Amino acid sequence: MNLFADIRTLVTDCLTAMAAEGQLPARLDFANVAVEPPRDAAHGDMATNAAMVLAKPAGVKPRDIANALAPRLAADPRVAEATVAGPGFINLRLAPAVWQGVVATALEFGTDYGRAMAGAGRRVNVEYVSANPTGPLHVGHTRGAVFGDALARLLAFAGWDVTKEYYINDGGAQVEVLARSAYLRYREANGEAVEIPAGLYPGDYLVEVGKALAAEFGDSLMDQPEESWLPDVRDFAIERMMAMIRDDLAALGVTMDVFFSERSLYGTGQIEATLAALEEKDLVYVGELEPPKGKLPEDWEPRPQTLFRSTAYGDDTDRPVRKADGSWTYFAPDIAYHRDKIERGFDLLIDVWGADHGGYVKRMKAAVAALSDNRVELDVKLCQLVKLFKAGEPYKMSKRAGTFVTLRDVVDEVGADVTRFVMLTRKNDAPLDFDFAKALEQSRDNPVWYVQYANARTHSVFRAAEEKGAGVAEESLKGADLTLLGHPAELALLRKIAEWPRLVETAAQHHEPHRIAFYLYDLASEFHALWNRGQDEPGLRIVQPEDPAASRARLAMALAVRVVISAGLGILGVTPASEMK
RNA sequence: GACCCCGUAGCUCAGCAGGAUAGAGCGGUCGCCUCCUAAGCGACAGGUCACAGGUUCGAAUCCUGUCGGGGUCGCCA
Repeated sequence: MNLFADIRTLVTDCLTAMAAEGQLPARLDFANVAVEPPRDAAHGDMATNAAMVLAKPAGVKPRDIANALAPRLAADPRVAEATVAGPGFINLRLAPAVWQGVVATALEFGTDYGRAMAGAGRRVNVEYVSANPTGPLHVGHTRGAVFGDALARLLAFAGWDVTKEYYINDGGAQVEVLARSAYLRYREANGEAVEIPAGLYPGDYLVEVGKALAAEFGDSLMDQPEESWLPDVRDFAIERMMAMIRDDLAALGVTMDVFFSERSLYGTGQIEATLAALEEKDLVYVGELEPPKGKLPEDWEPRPQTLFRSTAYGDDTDRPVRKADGSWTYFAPDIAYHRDKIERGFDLLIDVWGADHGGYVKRMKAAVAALSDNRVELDVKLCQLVKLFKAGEPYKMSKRAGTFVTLRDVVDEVGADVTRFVMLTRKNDAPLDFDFAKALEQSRDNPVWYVQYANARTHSVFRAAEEKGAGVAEESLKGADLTLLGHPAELALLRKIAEWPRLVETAAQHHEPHRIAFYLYDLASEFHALWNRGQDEPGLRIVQPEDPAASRARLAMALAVRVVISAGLGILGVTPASEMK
């Protein structure tokens, strides 16, 4: 399905034949042989570096290899022309039939066109969002949610068996703060005037939790000591918060396969067992840390503590797993959690975190490497900050939380589809400016709109054909005579469509869903460009009432565009539009 | 002080596994928009890829160092 892979196979087959005939040494390693689109389209459709990368190991001049290889490539019916250029590139021009065949492939496979097997059914766990259950998700979480979800969908499309997972940080001190905050709202619901002191969560979202507590417990918790009500209130509030978070995620189109509670690790011995396993490898010990150089924390005093020897796996310093009071640090249960993931048999772990957790990456990787004996890879994707704007002005409104803009605020303002697409118009590790006004703008510089518009046109063109008496059933287009797609502008579009399978593979390999968004914009541009040319050159229009065969071929092409845009938007989790409103 | 991310056109950013003359949108300049397929179209200009070394046939891309911006740095999660 991936034309570039097909042609690369042709290249290596020819090289193998050359070796068999003594033109090249046997046993050459072809790993570095690449077949790629040339940077400059004028050079041809594809280029291979084979002659240059093999020159040294073969002990043959690059041009000599190229001159021998090129005619062999040209002998293949798919190759129209193979020329040697520059230091030893071989530029290939493919027969139009190859590009035309891409349309047939796209129609045959539908939105499965481009689906890859690179994952080969291996199991990957993508952990994302994982916000504390202490309040509504904010904009930063939104980016992580969209990124993680799109990455999960991308990997699934690329042949991985994906589990989407949320780690609930319900084991630390924050959920006790949550409990105290909710308890105050409970007292409020029971008619008491309360003031939320600094250090507790002031957001209005807890008011309804307080009322719910009052409905559940009546006044039985009033004037009781904290020990007696805290566990119940805490559990109640966490459940409420998680229900809210699930709703918020659902509004964004994000659903998880697994919610994993940190608290569920406590009291089961799993944390202890994990540390014991590490201790057996001499990776846990009691020692004293050097104070950090430069800025010395004011209250620093040296003391012995239980440490994980993460330096054995590339970290800068060993990391504590117990606090001064003997309780676990955040790290300890998190190690146990990752061990659980390893034991569930995943081949690859991906964590999506905010950039402010960057300092945590090395120790977690060290832990996963140690626990899996380097068998399981952990890739941590950091998402940078989102800055909000409205028509260029900084935007800090919050309807619900009082102090920060929530996920729900964003989705209410522009919708889930727009939110998702815009969040993916930047690489995850680049800061993102999100402008509410621009996101809804109907113009070329709004990629969401531009891509949706292209997709809408692939629908409207069928309606237009109908009106002109040139209507066809979409299903019948598989029989269209695609050799009629020969105009350079059409071939340019077909080449773009042909890139799709390759793009899916590289985006999945790099764990970078934003590449899908950029590709879709490019594809849309190519389609719009062809469409616009039809304004001036009626002969290029898709619907040709006087020429049913040409109409059919071009409608098939439009359908192929739709197939790819739909598949791409599907990976991003965006609903394709069939018309613009 | 250390570690991580970033530094590409006036602005916002892409750049695929190291490939040939580094791309897009905006902004700028110039044209078109009586025909037609929905909210415009097209062309041009604009770059020491932060800087200096190194590896390589070849570096924006890999390595080292410097500078600049951001993030983080035991008992927060």
